[in-house]
Amino acid sequence: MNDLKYTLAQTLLHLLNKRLNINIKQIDLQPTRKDFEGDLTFTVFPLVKITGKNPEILGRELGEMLMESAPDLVEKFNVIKGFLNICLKKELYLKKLTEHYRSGQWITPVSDAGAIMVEYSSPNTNKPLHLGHIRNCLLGWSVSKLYEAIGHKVYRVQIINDRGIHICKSMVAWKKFANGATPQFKGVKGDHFVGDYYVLFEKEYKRQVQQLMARGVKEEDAKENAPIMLEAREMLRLWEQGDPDTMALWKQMNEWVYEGFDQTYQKLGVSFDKNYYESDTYRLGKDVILKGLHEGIFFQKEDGSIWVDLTSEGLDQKLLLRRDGTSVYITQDIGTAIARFEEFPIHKLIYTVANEQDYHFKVLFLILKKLGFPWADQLYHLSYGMVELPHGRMKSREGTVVDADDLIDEMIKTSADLTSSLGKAEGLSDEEKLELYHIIGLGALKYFILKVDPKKKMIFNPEESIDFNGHTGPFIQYTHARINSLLQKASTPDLKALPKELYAEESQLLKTLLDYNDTVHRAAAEYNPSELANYLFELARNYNAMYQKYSILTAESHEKKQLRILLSHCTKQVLYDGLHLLGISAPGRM
RNA sequence: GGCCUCAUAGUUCAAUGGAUAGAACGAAAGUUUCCUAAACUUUAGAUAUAGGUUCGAUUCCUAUUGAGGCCA
Repeated sequence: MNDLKYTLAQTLLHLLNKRLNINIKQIDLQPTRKDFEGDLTFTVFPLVKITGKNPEILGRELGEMLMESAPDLVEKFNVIKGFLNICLKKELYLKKLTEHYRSGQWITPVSDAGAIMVEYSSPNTNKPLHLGHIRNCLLGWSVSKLYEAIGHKVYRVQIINDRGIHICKSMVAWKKFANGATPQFKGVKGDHFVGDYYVLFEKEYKRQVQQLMARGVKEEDAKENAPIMLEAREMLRLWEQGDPDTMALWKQMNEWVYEGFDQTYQKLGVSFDKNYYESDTYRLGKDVILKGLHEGIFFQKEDGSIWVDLTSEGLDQKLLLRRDGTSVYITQDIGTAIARFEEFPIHKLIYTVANEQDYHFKVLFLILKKLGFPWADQLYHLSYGMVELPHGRMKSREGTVVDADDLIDEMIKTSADLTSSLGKAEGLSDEEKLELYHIIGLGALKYFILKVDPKKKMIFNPEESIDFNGHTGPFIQYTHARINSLLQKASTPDLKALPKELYAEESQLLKTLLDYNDTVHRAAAEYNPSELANYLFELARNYNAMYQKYSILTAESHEKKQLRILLSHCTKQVLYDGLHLLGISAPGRM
């Protein structure tokens, strides 16, 4: 559609310019609504004011002019109210489609494709991953794939928050309560193992606080001085001093966590080119702040703390270095960003982080811009809405956090039950069965998450299982699988024997296929995989409509058969390719 | 308190300022001697409220109500 639409827009612009003396820069062409005849629609209302002409008459004039000056492109037209509906020559569509089919190339790469870094996941090491991380990972992964698809080199990274009071809490609890237990010994996944001690810490902490309060200590003081909290603080102090025993324990616990994370990432099908660790990066940024202070970009308060003033940008003043010279969060983020651009040949950096940090990234980007880094305009916060439960946010204190591993396992189990009860796995080896269940279960989960606009919050109801019918991943996977098995019974299409006339369902499918390139580019440009997800559903539906209504292998004519086989091949290619850009596999049968 | 999001069928999601607001699930009814029924076809059902801008508003602006978030 891309090229044809562009050509038509150019022709129309030229006509308006030369024949009607109207100078506008952009032509607004939209796909014609299904209820009307046509492929593309030009809305003439905006021109009515300029020309003073009746919209219907103007539309007809333009239509006539198009027919006259671009007879190879335009088949016919009609005007309804102020809408000029244009039918393009079907041969052109078919020609485009055959080109794609022959080359297997569906996406035109961008000409100025530089390298990009995408950061996603970025967990803390005191707890296992949850549903929020799943959304984060799937978005980061899919956006990475989208950029690769249009020709960019992409570096995938995560920054792991492996230091601080939270991990010290797990360490203290392990020391006190574990008796030297290990994940292997207990048969628990490493990240869950460490997470369990974090929960134990919180439980004991709460108990101690209540005990103190019962003895008449004020709540504030009790929280401050509960013995186990003091131990955690002491642990953090020892860590910062590099105490050998503390470091050893810290390393050991993080190792356990990473083993667990790796398993989850693998099940989810995401990976990273590089891991950053806050224990390495938390000192970064200080020197840049001091340099900025020197250059008058920042200012120092009387107590010695360093700040940036963003009030002229409509934001606040923001602390950068405390008076004792220690960093705050944003300091290390500044340093890390600089380090990344030095280390990698990237021209763009995308942070996949939930929208609760919108303000943080606004400030971060502004500061880097003030510091004069030329790439500061190429920083993007892929801000996504949080996953909520029907009654609100997931809360660890209330135990409502949806665990990533549990959810994945549940999806696979549901997939297995459903697949075997439908008899779809008959004749497969046990290994093949497991793989198929995994692909379908994760297809359902991933599509469920990616079909939603990232900017919007989404609701997940643990009481209702994620669907496998309707607007779902398995629906698209199924359409692909069915085409695959059909094509095994078909010969390669004879591209010289395509029909001149298309039925509505064939034509609709054809047009949708030609929208693939645009869709992928738009999804990448807008950092929005849901554009692609919804497109693929539409494509699968269009295919099923044709499949249902017309026979393919026993079509009414040789020409129709070739056309439908060609359409089937193309649909299969696009579904397979598009699903992979969402991180979803497409099985050959199901 | 200051700032930032969001509000669409019973539910979960769509709709570059354009035509009669699309889907899916759920509900009701149908399609199998025929390429995989995880499919297809019908029916019922929605733009929070009040203004404004516009030839035209779910979309832009203002206020109200409600939900969420961030900053102390």
